Amino acid sequence: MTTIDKALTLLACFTTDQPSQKLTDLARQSGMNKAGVFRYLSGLVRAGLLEQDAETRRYRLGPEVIRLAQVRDSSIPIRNWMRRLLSQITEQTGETCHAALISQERLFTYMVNDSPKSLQVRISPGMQLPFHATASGQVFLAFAADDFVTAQLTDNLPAFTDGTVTDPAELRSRLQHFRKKGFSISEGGVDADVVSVATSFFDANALPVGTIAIQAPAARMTDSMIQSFGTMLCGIGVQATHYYGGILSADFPDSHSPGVVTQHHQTRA
Amino acid sequence: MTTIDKALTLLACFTTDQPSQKLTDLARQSGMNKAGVFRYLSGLVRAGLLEQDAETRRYRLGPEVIRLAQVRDSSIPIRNWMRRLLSQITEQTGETCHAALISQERLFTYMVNDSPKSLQVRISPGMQLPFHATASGQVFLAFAADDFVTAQLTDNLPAFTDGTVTDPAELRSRLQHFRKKGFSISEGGVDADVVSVATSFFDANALPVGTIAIQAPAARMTDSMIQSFGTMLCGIGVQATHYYGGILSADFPDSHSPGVVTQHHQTRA
DNA sequence: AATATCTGTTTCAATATTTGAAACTGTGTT
DNA sequence: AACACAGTTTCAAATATTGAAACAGATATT
Repeated sequence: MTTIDKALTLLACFTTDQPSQKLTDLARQSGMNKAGVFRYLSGLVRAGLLEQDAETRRYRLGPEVIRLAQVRDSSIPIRNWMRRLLSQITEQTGETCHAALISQERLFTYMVNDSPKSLQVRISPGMQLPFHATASGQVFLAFAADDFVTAQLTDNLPAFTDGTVTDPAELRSRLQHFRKKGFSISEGGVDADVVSVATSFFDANALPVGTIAIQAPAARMTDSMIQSFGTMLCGIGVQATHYYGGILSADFPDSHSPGVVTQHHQTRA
Repeated sequence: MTTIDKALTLLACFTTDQPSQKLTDLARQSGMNKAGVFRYLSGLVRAGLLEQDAETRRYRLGPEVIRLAQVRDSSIPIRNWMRRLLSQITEQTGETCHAALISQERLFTYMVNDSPKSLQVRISPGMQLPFHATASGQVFLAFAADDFVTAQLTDNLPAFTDGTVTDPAELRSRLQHFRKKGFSISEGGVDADVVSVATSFFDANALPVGTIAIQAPAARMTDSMIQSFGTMLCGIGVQATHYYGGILSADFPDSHSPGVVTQHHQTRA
C-alpha cells in the first residue's frame, strides 16, 4: 500500500452521514498513526480536496471536489439524460425516484426526483445504499460479478427493520429471481412501510454501473403497480445503458420484446 | 513537496478544456518522471478519483469525485440557495447569469442559469475564469488579499479579444474602482460583444469565496441597465454572503443603504 | 482555581518507500 | 520489416515516510 493509497483512503471516510471528521476519529477509523493521518490530511487540504474548519479544527470536503465533479460531468454528461429519465418516471408514476452510481464498491444516490405528493420518502444525494437491504443494491448485485456478490453477502449483515433480509442464502435466491425479471423489489428493507423497485444499467463490459429506482409508501402500492413499475423501469434501464454507451447484461430483458424474458446466454462472469 | 502533493497536483490538470489526458502529456505538463506519474495515476485510479479508458488508455475523472461532491453539497448546501438567487436574477433581468467559486487559486463556474432568450452566452459549469479578463475574476481580485492580486496580475496576461485589458497597472486602477462600487463591469474581455457584470460574496474572514455574474450580448445592454444590474447584484451578493455564513468585506456597499457607498473600515488585509 | 484530559501539531532517528533511467511490451505507422 | 510512440515494469540508489513521544492549546473535571 503506497502513501497515496493511505492518504486517499481517508477520503472514503467522508459520507453524508459523517460529512466532517476529527483527526483523532479518522486515525482510529483508518487504523493509522495519528501523526501520519495528520500529514495525509494536510496534503489533501493543500490540494483543496479537504478543508479544515478554522475554529472546530474538523476536516470536511473542500471546493476542489466540486470543481472536479463539474469537470467530470462536462465530459461524461450523465446528468443531462438522467434528469430527463427521472422526470419521465415521476411524471408517469407520481412517485419519488432516484438514480444511484457505483464507486469504490459502494453504491450511492446520484440524483433524486421528489414526488409532488406530500407523503415523500426521504432520500438525499450522496447517501450510501446498503446492497442487501435496498432494491437498488439488490438489483445491482443481481447483475454484478460473482466475486463481488460473495464479498458483499457476509454473515453479519445489519438489519434496519424487522423486514430486512440478512440471510445470505435467502438473498442469493432473491438475486437470481431479480436477474430473471430485470428488476428488484424491496419491501421495508431500510424503512418499514416503504416499497422500492429498481433496475440496473450497464457499462461496455455489460457490468452494472448504476441503478434507477422508484420508492413509494407501501400504503398506496399494489402488487400490479409494482409489476408495472418494474417493467417500466426495465425500459428506462435499457435507455440509460444506451446513453451511457454500455451494453446490456446477457439476461437483461430487452425492452423491444416487453413481457418476454429473453435469455440468450446463460453464462455470466 | 510530499508524494501526496505530487500525486494530487495531477488532478489540477483535469479541466473542462482537457477533461481527459494521456500519461505522457501529464508527465510533460507536470514536469515529473513518466514512471512516477504512472504510479501516481494508478493510486488515483485505485481511489476512484480517476478512471482509465480501457481502449484509449487515457485518464479521466472517476465516479468518486461525484460522490465526494454530493457529500460536500449535503454538508455545505450552497447549491440550494444559489439556485434560488440565480433564478431570481434571471427572472428580474431576463439574462443569463452564473455563480463561480474559488478553489486552489482558480475561479471556476459553479452554476449557470440560462437566459430564456434565444441569443445566449455560452458558458458551462466547471470552466475556469481568467481573473484579468472576466467581470467575475475582476470583482474577485477587487476584494482579494493584495498578495493574491499581485500574483495574478503578471506582465504576460493573455488577450482573448482586442478589448482584453492586459496591462497590470490599468487593471489595478479598475479593481480599485470596482471595490468602491461593489461590482465589476467587463465589456468584451473574453468574447467580443458580451458585457458582463459581477459581484462577490465573502467568507467568515471577509475574503471573497465566489462571485455572481450576469452576462448579456452587448447589443441589448445600455449603461443604465448595467448600473442597475450592478446594484441588484450587490444586494444578491449580500444575501449570498449571509447564507454562506460569511461577513462582508469592509468597503462592500451594504444593501440596507442602497445607493450609499458605506466605508466604515478603510484598512484591509 | 487547579488539575486532568481531551484535542491537533511537531520532532527526530530508524526504516521502508519513492525515485528515475533504462528496458520492455504492445500498438500503430512509415 | 523497421520504426516510432505510448504505457508499463524493473531495480539499486536516494530520499521521504514512519510512529512513539513530547508539546501546546483548548475544554472539561475535581
